[in-house]
Amino acid sequence: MDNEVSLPRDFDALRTMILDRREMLPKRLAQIAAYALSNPDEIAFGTAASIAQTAGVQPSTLIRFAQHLGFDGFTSLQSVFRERLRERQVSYEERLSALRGDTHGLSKNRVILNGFLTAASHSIETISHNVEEDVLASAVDILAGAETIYLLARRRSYPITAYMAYAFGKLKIRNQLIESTAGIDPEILSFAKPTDAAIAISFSPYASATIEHAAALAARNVPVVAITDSAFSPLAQSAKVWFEAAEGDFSGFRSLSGTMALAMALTVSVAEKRRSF
Amino acid sequence: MDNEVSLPRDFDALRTMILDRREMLPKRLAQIAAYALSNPDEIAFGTAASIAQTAGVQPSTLIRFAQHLGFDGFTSLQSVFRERLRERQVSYEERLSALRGDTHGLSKNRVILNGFLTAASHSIETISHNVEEDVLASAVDILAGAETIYLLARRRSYPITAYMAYAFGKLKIRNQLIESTAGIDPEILSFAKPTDAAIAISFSPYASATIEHAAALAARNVPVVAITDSAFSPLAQSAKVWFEAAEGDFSGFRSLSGTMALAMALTVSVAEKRRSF
DNA sequence: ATCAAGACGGATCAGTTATTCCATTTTCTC
DNA sequence: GAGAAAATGGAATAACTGATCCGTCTTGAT
Repeated sequence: MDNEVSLPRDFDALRTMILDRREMLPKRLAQIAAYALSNPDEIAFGTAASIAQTAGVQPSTLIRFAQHLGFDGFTSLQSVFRERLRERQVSYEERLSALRGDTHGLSKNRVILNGFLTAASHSIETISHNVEEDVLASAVDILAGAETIYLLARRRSYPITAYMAYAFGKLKIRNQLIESTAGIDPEILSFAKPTDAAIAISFSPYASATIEHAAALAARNVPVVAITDSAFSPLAQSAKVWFEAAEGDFSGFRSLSGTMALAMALTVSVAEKRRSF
Repeated sequence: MDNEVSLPRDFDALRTMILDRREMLPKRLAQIAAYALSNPDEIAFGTAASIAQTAGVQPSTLIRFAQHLGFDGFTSLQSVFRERLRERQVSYEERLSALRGDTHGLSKNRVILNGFLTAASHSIETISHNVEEDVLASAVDILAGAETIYLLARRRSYPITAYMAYAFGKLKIRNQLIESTAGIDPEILSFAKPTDAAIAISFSPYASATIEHAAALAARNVPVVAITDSAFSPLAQSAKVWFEAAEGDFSGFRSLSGTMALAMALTVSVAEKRRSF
């Protein structure tokens, strides 16, 4: 409406323009602006309705956004996003070399990043193939029936349970993260009853605390769901149900991607199951 | 009509298929085939009517062409041309299960797991394309030169910094995880000097503590490296260098896979860089 | 030359599209 | 805190979308 003088014809100009006006934009329009800049492909290919839905706004707002920037409608705005894809047809080679271990002309930093990305990708693939239907089902059963879910993990596995604790909290599912900040883990765990349940996560070299806690709970008939790396894991023995998650690693640090996805799937599945009670 | 067994999902396969059948195609269909291979962008973005006009055929012929190749309509054919231009090229297996809502014979649990795995996969793809060489390099520079690295994140981003703290510890790099268990975060952060550095991670809706801490550090000339979701993030303003990590999400919970891989890459890269001092 | 089988063109249709409009809510100003 | 202005949500709409259908035409075997 105001800026008829210079309406951006290419994506970079549009991007700059949006970033300039960032502060002056109304809430919903800013929401779209953010979405558009982080999901340009969606804008290019989607319809106004589909984009609006995934961005969490009304279709009419999308059009208002386009008009606010000086375009005469969503279609004109969209054409800028499409133009961008037509021209940016160069990075195809980079893509291939990036995915393969092709380290020609790549910086050391980039090689490291690619290493972690590849490890993550593998770990997701592996989980996808290794998780069995009935194991998943019985794990969800156990956890959905539990009064309190105890979360056991240390060191490299701790981030997983930390995220689970967050998600369980959001989903209003009672849980107890064993963190040992005050050194009273055994006392907290002594409250666990057979009507509760625990999730234990540990990979070789296994954290002794996790192993011991899981064993102690199992001895008192508290059902344990474990995520570990092999059938020989001491965790597998304490567990009523266990998942094999052989994570890829890079330079000594495991990717957590597959385990994380599995853990979150368990979390949400438990919530879904409880909702159906 | 004939080839139901293997209809091409990616552009290269389609191209090969068309070239194979070149001779056997009726006149108008061959005309479209030639046009499609030399103007793939037009097919990707145009409508059946507009393409038909520029290719000099009837719209119905276009649809017949698609069906002749085994697609069930022009739209399915077009999606192959669009996929070709997409930035994040996901394997078509995932597309099927994720976008189609292909829940045939899959249990609810499995659908949820697939959802998280797909989100993780997307997030890795996205990171892989979005991280720029020079941004990565200067982030590593900043962090490698720091005396102490402060780690700022809350809620869903906290698992990332938890893992970084673990990894930095193993690599003997001095770091301070801001956890607020004792509520003395401001005091701890007040120790930070311009010769230190911080990593701040937050996604919309941003955790206010992270935003404030990052801003406070920036105001005192402590360099901040941020990982966030868009240029609109308040974190981006406090940061000297920032990465865009638009994580996919499933049922309200973000995948952390891409961010995790980036975080670990930063961690290891910093260690590598220090070793060369 | 005949005639069937396939290819083609164009009218038609149901579904979807981008857009407009207006009542309601939110935000800003005094 | 009252009033004005801007922003927003949501229903309504007209245009257009991909797809279907069927009569006409082309092709090639006999």
